[in-house]
Amino acid sequence: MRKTFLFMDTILNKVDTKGRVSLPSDYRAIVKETNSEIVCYRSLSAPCIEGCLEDLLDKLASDMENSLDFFSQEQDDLTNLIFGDAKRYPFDSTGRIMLSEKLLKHADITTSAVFVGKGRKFQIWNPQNWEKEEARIRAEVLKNRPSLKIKPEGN
Amino acid sequence: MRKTFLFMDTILNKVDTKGRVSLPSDYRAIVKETNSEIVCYRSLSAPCIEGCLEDLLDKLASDMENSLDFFSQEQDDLTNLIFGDAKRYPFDSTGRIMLSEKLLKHADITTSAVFVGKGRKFQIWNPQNWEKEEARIRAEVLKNRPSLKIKPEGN
DNA sequence: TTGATTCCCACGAATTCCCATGCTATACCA
DNA sequence: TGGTATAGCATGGGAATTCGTGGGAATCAA
Repeated sequence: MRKTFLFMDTILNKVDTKGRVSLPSDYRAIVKETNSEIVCYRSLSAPCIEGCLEDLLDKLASDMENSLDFFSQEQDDLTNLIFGDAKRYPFDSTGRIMLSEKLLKHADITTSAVFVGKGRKFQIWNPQNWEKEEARIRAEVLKNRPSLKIKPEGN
Repeated sequence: MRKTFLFMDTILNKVDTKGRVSLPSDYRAIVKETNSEIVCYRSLSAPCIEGCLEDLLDKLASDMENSLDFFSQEQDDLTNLIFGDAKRYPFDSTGRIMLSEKLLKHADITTSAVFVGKGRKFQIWNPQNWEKEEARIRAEVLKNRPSLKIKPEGN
């Protein structure tokens, strides 16, 4: 059994006429092994769909009830929006999920979609939009590179 | 379980027509003993592939998750860039990983590749490019740090 | 009934698995 | 000390499996 669960990589899949998309097999493996479910919602900051394991939202909920000022009022509002929007997306025997009209519209996705890993979360983008977004991020990060810290403590 | 591990040495291996390369056996031993997985991504600063243990990225993901900047734009960008590019590269029963087209192209690798240890991380280079890079680094180090004591314990 | 969702089967391409071979380094023996 | 046996490793190629995808049938809701 694996001990770490990370959504990674960038994967382009087709969206068929019924609105079905294959969830990348790596992602499916994570869902199975954690015995959890995929939850998706409209990203608050970008024209894309965001997804994660239900476990993560559960953790977020716990954090909120355990420390009142852990999040600012603003962040508190944001989490409310997320919970109001989120929904489970189970995949069928061939590994596909069916995205809702609302999500597809928010991300402007029609015939194909890009899954972008974010560690504990992932995003689903319209391919063209992701291309632009990636270029923007690369330029941004290269500009202020010192903020990139990967802590190299093995143990 | 070993307490410490280091990716070391410089090892030249062939890349076959399917894109497969043998992961140096020392590296494999580390993966097995840490019960982790190899993760590779395009280096942000050089034309080479960079690799590390999944544990390292997992720690990064946890740090970000627990950070007060849970919703910050910068964190968001970074996770997209790092995890969107990274991918697990498990090795088969004969010890080989299969590098993606994207990685090979970024590092300009075709028929052979050099694994260069970097401690907690390692890099994979086109042999010719690594030769130049190594020369450059040596020159740089000698120029800037004349007092550097390199202990010659080859073994 | 109509429209939508879920389930199931099918196919091609890509990936992974597995076996075989040759090489190298280490151990072993004379 | 030198030469041989042995084990581990890198590599090649073919077979088997998985994956993404299309389409049809069955099920469900209104």
